[in-house]
Parts: sequence; C-alpha cells; structure tokens
Amino acid sequence: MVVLDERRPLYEIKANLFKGLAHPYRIRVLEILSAADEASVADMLAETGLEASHLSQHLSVLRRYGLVVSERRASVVYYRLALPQIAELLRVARVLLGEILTDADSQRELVNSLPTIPDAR
Amino acid sequence: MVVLDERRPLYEIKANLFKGLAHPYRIRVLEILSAADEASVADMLAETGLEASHLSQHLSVLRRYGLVVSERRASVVYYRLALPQIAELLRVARVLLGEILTDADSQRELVNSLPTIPDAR
DNA sequence: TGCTGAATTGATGGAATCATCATATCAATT
DNA sequence: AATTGATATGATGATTCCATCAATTCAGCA
Repeated sequence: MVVLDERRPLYEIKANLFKGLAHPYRIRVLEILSAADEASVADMLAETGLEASHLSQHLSVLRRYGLVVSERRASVVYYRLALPQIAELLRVARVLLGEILTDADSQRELVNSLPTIPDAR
Repeated sequence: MVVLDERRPLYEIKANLFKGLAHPYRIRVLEILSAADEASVADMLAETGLEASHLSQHLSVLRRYGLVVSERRASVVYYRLALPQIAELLRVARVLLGEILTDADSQRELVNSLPTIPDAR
C-alpha cells in the first residue's frame, strides 16, 4: 500500500505524511536518519533503546507511509530517508517549534513582568 | 490539557504537533485559516461541507493541541491560527509535497522513456 | 420567559494505533 | 543441515481516534 500516492486527494496525502510523523519514536528515527544518511536497525536499536520488535513495527509504519526505504546487505538491514525533503521538513518543523516555544517563553515572561492588578479575576 | 508544552520531551512535542495535523479535515481547516486569517464555524461548515458536530470535534482537537484559538462574538464563534508559524509549516509541507510528487512524476516519466530492455526482470 | 440559531458536548460503536510477546524468516557460520 | 544473530511478522489486549446521533449550552430576540 503506497500512501504518498499522487492519485489521492491532496488533503489526504498531506494528512498521511503527518500521520507518518505523528509518533515520538518515529520522529526520533527520522532524525537519526536525517543526521546519519543511513543507519542499520542495530544502530537505531542502540540509539533509541527500543525493543527490537517495537522498533521494527515503527520502521514498518514508516515504510508503509513511504517515508523511508530499506536495503539488506548481508544480514544487516540499512534504512535511509526515502526523500531528502523529509529531513528538510523536519528541520523546518524544528525551527518553527523553536520559535513557538521561545514565543511562549517570552509571552510568559511578559505576563509575569506585568504589575499585579489586585483581584483581577 | 496543553499539548505544546515546553516541559515535555522535544520528540513528544514534535509528534503532538504532527498528530494535530494528521487528519485531512484538520488540514482543510488549517488551510482555510491560513488563507482567511479568521473564519467562523459557519464559514467552515460551508467550505468543508462537514456536519456541524463533526467539524466541532475536529476544532476541539485543534484547540486541544494548541493549533487554533477561538473567540465568541455575539452568537458566532471565530477561529484563528494560534500562531502564524503554523501557516508557514503548512506552506513548507505543501511545497515539499509538490516536489515529492513531481519528483515521483518525473522519475516515472524517466523510467517510461528508457528503452525497453528485452526480458529485463 | 420562552424560542431560535449557532456551536459544543456526551455517548456510542467501530476502526486504527500502540506496546508486548511469541514466532518466523533470512543470511552467515559451524 | 543445525545454530546463531539480525530483523520482521503475527496475535493480542489496551488505548486512542473517528463518525454519527442525541442532548446541551449560550446569546439574541419575540
């Protein structure tokens, strides 16, 4: 089942992309692959500390959504991002989240710096 | 329950952001709000063709994930993106998906334009 | 106050997802 | 061919998510 299939309505394609990204471990995996360009399952097991079959399931989700590709060399399976744009998307998300979080911080600071209004309920 | 809370581990924050985006109708809503800056529930009902309570549930998800904010003026409720960066993220996703899809297209074209190799299995 | 339109909430059933465990495959080695 | 190490698949229960329907809240108006 190919999920990033241009024959589907665009909103669904977009939602499926985000669905593939919608789990902390999968983000973790994709960022490992963004940084390392290629990683074996063993590498990712070591980096994430996940149980083998659990990681494998998430890798299978990522494969199903067309976000990663795998290749077996000898008995080791190597994973790679299916498209370099995925790293770019994660990078943008990271930057935006950074802005959002520091925005939240500065807003909180701003609020805390305001003079206290007695009984302002 | 605030989901974009900087006290949580970063992977979870990121995954929650993507979870909020992980449904076609929510993408639809967010793009309406990206374009229009502000929209009433009635506007969105008209544009999406959803049933009222169904739309409301998705709006509630978006509120829960901190992606939109709402404001009631008289009997009408208006929604807005919680942060302009969300429109930016969608824009980037749209561009990247465009590249991905045309990449897929051009690869398919490339493959189809190759000379046929007899019995190349 | 009671009615109406706008929006939300609650309840429900069904589907999808998550996490764990056991089992299976696959390739290299003995 | 039997064993081992690496990875994947299948089965299960728990949880979350989706869609529909009924019931509720809230503001404005008769």
